[in-house]
Amino acid sequence: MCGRYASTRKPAQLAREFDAVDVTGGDAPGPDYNIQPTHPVLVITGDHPNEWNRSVGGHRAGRIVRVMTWGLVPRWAKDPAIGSRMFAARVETVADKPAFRDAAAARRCLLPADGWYEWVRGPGRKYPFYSTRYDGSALAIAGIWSSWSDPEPGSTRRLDTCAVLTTPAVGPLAAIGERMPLLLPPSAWDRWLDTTADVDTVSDLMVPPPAAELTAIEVRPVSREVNRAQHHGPRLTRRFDWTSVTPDLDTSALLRQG
DNA sequence: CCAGACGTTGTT
DNA sequence: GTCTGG
DNA sequence: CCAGACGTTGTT
DNA sequence: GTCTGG
Repeated sequence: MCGRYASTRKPAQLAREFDAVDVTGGDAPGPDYNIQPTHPVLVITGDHPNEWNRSVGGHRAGRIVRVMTWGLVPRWAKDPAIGSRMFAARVETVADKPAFRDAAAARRCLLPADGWYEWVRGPGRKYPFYSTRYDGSALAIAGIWSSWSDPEPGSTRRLDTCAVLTTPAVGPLAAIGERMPLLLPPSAWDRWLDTTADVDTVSDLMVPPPAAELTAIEVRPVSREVNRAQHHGPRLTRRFDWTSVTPDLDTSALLRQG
């Protein structure tokens, strides 16, 4: 599904592309071609009234660029470590799951991405693919978020966390797996981020997109270098010929029948 | 009632 | 906090 | 998502 | 095999 992705745009650039106000205050993660759960990520949210004061000095901001930790920690969690396995939520169930329900109803967001990785099980090992737009423009992955406060007496620790949404794979993504991240076109962003409205108002967005929307996406094999968390460079996204290191691998056999 | 989980993917 | 399982 | 650990007592 | 850490 979507447990690793690339996001290389700086907050100022995201502010332009997403028509948002940057409130990261120099505290943003840098470009990263290998973002993993539990790491800081740049996120776009709407400007829910309850957030005005904290975000932008009491003024309405439209959309906001902010930093969160990937891996949703529900408000009620005693230990934020639970977030490490709450990094993805299914569109089919997100509105009902105790861990995600509140966030789906009231705190939706977008995770800007250059592309994302999927692994396909091959003979003996798994092989990664990278999916990105041919034209290089940013993807917007639908997400949900939570604001956690440490319940320990005396603690003032706060943590903003998020999770991506997944949907059944469509188009070229169906060739490499069952799931893919829920990608939203710019025309859907306002409605998705308007969390003054009920989750029912976006149920039409929480479905597999028309395959026609996926024609802009290229899916390409990449090196297994991405497996290692400490690798972060642009070469991770470069097309890679596995037969150069695994001569007997039948690449086409990894892919499903259309 | 209390205790314990709260999630996904993919594989068997 | 809320649901599920025992 | 993958990689890497997977344990305790007791001493510094 | 399964959990934790990144």
